[in-house]
Amino acid sequence: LLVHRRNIEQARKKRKNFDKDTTSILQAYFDKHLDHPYPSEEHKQMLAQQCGITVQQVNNWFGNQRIRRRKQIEDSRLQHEQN
Amino acid sequence: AATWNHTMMLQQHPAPYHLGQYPLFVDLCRKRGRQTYTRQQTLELEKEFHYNKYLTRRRRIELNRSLGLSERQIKIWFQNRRMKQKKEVKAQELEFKSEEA
DNA sequence: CTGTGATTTATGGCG
DNA sequence: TGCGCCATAAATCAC
Repeated sequence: LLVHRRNIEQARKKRKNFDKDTTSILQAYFDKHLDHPYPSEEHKQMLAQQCGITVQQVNNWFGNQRIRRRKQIEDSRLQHEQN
Repeated sequence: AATWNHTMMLQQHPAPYHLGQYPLFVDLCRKRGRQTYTRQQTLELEKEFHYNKYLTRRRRIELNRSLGLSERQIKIWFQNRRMKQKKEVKAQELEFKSEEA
């Protein structure tokens, strides 16, 4: 797509997964706040600094994580379903 | 205490709604799908955005007729596009900061 | 292929 | 009274 061309031409960076430490920090925060995994702006900045990533990347990670965990729970629930 | 996932399962509502409590069962419609726009549609919208970042009602109607998108979709596209531009600017600023090293 | 970080459509609240 | 901003959802992209 167009987006791709743009990325290749402008950024030239491959998409990389976060390292283990970064993921650990983010997951620890997420699990600690399972009741409400929506970090405040201050906490987002703190996490970004700790992880060595941008605030936008923190946003992406939490957004993906919320949806994907939710799906995980739904799926495991559907598997358990018997009528 | 209801966990986030319990809340999700029971109320279908994870609630980004800052400011306290969210009503039950509000978010059921958030199961919506998402249309992916064609290359041509995106191209035209992008072209129009380059011309001006904000739409007049007249322009919106014209785009509505030329692309097969509703006025609402076009309005939302421009809102999202402005947000995207804002993010890009922010990212550029961060790059300048890291150049000081 | 799957997994995962990023991007694209779409909502609702609030100013 | 509607419009834009904003955070976010959910789907989709792309490596």
